[in-house]
Amino acid sequence: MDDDKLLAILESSQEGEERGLGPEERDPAETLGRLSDDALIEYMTNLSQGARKDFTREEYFRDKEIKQRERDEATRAGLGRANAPIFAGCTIYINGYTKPGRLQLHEMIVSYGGKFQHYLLAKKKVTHIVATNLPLKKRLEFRNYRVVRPEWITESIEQQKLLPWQDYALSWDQEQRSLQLKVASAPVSSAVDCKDPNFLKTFFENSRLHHLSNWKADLRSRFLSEGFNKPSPGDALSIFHIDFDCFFATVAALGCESCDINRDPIVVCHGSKSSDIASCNYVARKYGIRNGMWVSRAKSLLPPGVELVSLPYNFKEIEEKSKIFYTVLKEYKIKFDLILPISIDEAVCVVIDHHTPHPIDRDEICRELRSEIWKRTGGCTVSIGCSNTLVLARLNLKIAKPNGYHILTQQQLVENEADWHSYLGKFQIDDLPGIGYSIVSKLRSLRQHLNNLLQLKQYFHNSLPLLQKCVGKKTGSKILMYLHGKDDEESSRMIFEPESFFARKSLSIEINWGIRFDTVQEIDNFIDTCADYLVQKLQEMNKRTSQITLKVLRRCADAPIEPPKYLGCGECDALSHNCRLGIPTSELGVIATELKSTFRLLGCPPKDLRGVSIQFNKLIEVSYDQNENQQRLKLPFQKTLNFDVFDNLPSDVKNDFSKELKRRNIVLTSSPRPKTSYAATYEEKFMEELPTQIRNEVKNDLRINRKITRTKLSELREQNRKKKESIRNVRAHLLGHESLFEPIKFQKESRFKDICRIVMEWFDATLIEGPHEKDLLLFENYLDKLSDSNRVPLILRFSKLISVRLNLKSNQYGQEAGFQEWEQFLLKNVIPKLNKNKHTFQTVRKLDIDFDI
DNA sequence: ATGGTGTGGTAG
DNA sequence: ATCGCTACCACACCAT
Repeated sequence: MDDDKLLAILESSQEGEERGLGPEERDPAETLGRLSDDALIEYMTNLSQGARKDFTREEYFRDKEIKQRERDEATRAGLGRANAPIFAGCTIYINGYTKPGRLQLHEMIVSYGGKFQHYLLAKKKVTHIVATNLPLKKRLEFRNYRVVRPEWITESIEQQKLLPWQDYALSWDQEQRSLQLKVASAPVSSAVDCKDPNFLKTFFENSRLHHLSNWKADLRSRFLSEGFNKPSPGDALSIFHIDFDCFFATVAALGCESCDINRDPIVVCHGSKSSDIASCNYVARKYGIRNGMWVSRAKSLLPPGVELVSLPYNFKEIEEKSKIFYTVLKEYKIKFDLILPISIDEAVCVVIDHHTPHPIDRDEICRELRSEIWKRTGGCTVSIGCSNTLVLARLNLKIAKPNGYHILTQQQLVENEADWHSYLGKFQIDDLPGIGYSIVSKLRSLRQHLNNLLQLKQYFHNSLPLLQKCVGKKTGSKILMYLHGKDDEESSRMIFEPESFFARKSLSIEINWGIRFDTVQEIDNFIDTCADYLVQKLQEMNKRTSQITLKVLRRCADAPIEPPKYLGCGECDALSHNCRLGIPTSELGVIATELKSTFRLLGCPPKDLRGVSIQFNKLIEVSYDQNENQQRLKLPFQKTLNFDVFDNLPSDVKNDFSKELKRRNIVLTSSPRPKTSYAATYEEKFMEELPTQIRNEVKNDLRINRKITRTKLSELREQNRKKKESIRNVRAHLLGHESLFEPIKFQKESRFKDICRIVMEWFDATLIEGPHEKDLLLFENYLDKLSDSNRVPLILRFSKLISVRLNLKSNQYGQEAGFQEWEQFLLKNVIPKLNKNKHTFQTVRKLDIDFDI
């Protein structure tokens, strides 16, 4: 079949289906009305140009696909955040006649967060195919896909969650069906493939550590939203540290009729070999099994004849039990002044002693709480450590475990030195909160046989400096405080300043399992997914971030490609890089773009990537005021506008803007500007034209350069040149001949670095006379090629190079015709190209009307 | 001194 | 098979 025929068939089949739909779906005005401004303009441009004959079939479809995606984005944006992203991560193709029809399904998919594929061009991307019946040929063609009935879409929406597609698998005769299931299950079972769009979701659903962190964050934010009595330093306190005994294991055992938690060694884990043990009961601990140990190791510790009982996680039930736990604490007859959430299964409750005639009975509290929780949770035991300081409550908890309680106050212990010593003798050094293997090994390096707290105390006597030299300033003084049963400043904060202690200061995710990529593009996709996840959370919290960090784990040079742990990260180097955004944002486009370019900066070969972590560091609350401010650029000189900017507007919109300026009382400054204020005005004008996310980078460059012009010019300029040279070398490495892109040439050069050099030389040579028109055309042509092949970041590099260069020369050449020509070229010809690709630079749209400086 | 960056440690 | 997260602090080092 030739291309034209195929086209004709596809077009007519689509029309045929549209004809079957309600009249409102066919109304062209209706369609136009739903478009964003940009989509509309593109649409019209398309119309006026007509179908270009020289397009290949692929280009034609890809073009259509991209335009449709834009419209989908616009549709979704128009809906606001009303719908749950049920189909997030799904790319869905609809085959043939369906009911409801293609357009309705399309809208459903898009408005509930899915992607819609119009043509089966990029087959790999499609996650599901919707169809009601398939001809034999198609069945064969789709046999490796998840083919579902349209009800999968409609019923998923009804129930507001993604239903398992298997329940809606398109059934044909039994034989075919079993074949289909067999083959189709292959790509599906590989949900544990980081290239699968659902990888993140599946991973998180099954990750105990993810749940632990998430639960903790939820509990903390709930704590802050509820009331509490804050004690003052000096108040007499009763602190109860309450903790479930091997929580996961207990919950799992309760759901397993055939096993006995007091008889069998029970562990909770996923697998049978290199799987981590999340929790083990006390029978298992008797054999030396510990939390975090691998199952294979645990098995090897058991004597012959004793079988390890591996139980699966039951996250749902764990949440339920925890809910009961916190409810019991909240409803207890003696109202706690503070119920501080430590984790899903652990809380610190505080009673402020008000010297009332009836002092509280700590024993009674412990007994009652333990029995109440045991009853209400259907058989979970908690242990309680009680004291008047946090550290002693924790140490007492350690004594109390399992299934008991222990009460002992600092006063009781300090009175008798011998008691205190025997108490300390019970504990290992890492029983102290905040002391782990690393600090223990530091302490050991000073004295080989340092085992328990008593030895620790005796070894260091009162020698704070020695301790501090060994483990650090703060840690040293902390340990010494603990050895006297006192809390250090940091842990006290939890009690005395709970609102700041529990407030969230950052937001992050990290995935260090299952990461195996081949290409940067795959990693880009993954970063997009991660960024999307984080941004969603950020927006739910009504916050913005102004600083983000990307951390990657990279396989150590000598580490094996596949580590002992299945899909584990193995031995890795951690690399991290943070970048400031200048303006706090919660926009996915800005953040994802920044992250992707940061990844390139870290220079990790795609195949060696073993872990990804993204952090939002500086969080600010979105208030109404800030909301207003974010739309504008905060500059000291407001309310004036350079005449040239206005003058360069298309004539037909000048009138509208003129009215708007008058209404807003913005004055046009005369042109040309006085030389002294030139640089500042130039910056202002330039900044105003930039996409939000690169403003700050440029601002930074400008700041650096302003400093240069102020101080010893030649010397610093030389330094700057060297710095830039090295940066350019890095970029050449990333973007040059080793680039994953096909080379695009300019002046016979394809290495980005070389092209930059040529452009810079050309720039310098034409600052006075101005560049030749033909040269500019050639250069623009090159930029267009970059733009067409989705290499917008390279254009960004050029804009920055030119803008930095312009600013550097502004004092000396600011009034020259060449300088001004370059300036115009940058503003009118280069920067607009940055705006062309709306997928990478989603924020640009706003800027087009961001006139209110 | 102060402040920022990248790295490392700890907990649950 | 297997689901090695994530918030936060402390520190070393650097520039200013």
